[in-house]
Amino acid sequence: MLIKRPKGTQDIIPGTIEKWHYLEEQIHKVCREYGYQEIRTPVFEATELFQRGVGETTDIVNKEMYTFLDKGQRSITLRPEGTASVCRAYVENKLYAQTLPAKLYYLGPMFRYENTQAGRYRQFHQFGIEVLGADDPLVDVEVINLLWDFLQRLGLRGLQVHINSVGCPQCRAVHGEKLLAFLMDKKDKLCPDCLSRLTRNPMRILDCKNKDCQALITNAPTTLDTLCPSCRQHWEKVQHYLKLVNIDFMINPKLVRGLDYYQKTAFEVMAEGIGAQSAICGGGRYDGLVEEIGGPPTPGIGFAAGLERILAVMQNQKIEIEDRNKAGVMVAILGDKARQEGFRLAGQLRQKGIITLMDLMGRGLKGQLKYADRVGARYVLILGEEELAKGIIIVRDMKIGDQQEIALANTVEFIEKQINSSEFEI
RNA sequence: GUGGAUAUGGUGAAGCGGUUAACACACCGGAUUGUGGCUCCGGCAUGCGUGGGUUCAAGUCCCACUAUCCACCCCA
Repeated sequence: MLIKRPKGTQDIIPGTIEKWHYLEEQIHKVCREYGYQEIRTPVFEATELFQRGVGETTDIVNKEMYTFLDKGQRSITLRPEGTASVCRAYVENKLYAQTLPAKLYYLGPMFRYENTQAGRYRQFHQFGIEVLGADDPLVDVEVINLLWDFLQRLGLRGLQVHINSVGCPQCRAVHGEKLLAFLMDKKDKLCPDCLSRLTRNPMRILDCKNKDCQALITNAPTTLDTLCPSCRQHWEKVQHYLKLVNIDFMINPKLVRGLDYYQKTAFEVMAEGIGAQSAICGGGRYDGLVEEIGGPPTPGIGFAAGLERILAVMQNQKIEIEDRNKAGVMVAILGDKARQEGFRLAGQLRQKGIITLMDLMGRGLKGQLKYADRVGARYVLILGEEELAKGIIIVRDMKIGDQQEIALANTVEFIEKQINSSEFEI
């Protein structure tokens, strides 16, 4: 094989695509029920959008973006996440002038230039929702509730919701100072990454995975310790509402998400058994983002869920989905006249919404039956010169292994009745 | 960017220096002429990721490269 797909990309082929279709259906369904509307934005944007929207200090912007110059020398970036684009579209289309809040969801591929591993790809898919224009803690919980509901409907078990509040810029500044003071005499023991975080984004030292740093910060002040009265009240209410809707959550003061735009509520959903990358969804509140990219001051909150990771959990937990693509009917034909009549018949059956296949390989009857068996067709209609001459057709039930002759003219009606009868099971 | 493991047909894999590269599954064909799933029979890699090297002899040893998988950082 000469040409292979680029590193970190995936071909989704028959056998797997059914799972994607199923996931996508569930997404559309749950979003509709919660009153969210789909938004589709370009898969590439001006690089500046992500630099400003995601944040210059983030790994995404620093090392993971697929950026290139187009023929007009514009710097273009394949979107690494969805929130910045949705906010841009919200501003550009003046959705703030319509009924608020804007409750939006999206679904599609994202791109990050990273080394691959289990659950990490260069092109991956996210489903996400965003609520723009509402700052009530109830909104935070509606968002988490939708997410949780969705995951429960899929039948996923053993998931954990981690939640934290990182405060607003004001209380975060206070936290930064306290953290700095706390680390004053420990500076030289921090890892190089954390040393640079110290000045750029000290909060992120809290979730450094380096063991030495972990030890240093065990008793460090967390953002929860320094919440201002307003943020504290918001945080208390979020917890209250979460309990109200019976969502078990775990407060994780070290949960400090990588994207610069998060404020107040931050959360993640973790799963086991899918490798080191165990976060299947992440989200939070980003009240300053819309303003940052040139819109009116607008509170916002949302999450993004990784579809590959959710599928990995489903596979790990052996959650099967029904295959609805099995053929109902396979038309087996012998001879050219039968071929023509069978082709016509297949067309009629398809018009009735019955999945109908027919031989396209010039196989003999035996081969056609074998094919019907392979593709899981329930009925085979056998039509040859003899049947044609008598004006009949043989209906073979592949599951029972039985067959009968019926009048050719009644075929569609007969099959329709069979398939709609309560006994019919693929 | 860094580290580890692995690279043999459509798939899973044996082979670990010496004649024709096991085996299983899948696939294709056949077992009386128009009937599937079971069974039986037959077919299916001049080739062992790529390029060098060592050797009388290499899938088998050495080197480089590439790819894949996993892991670190971080995240979906």
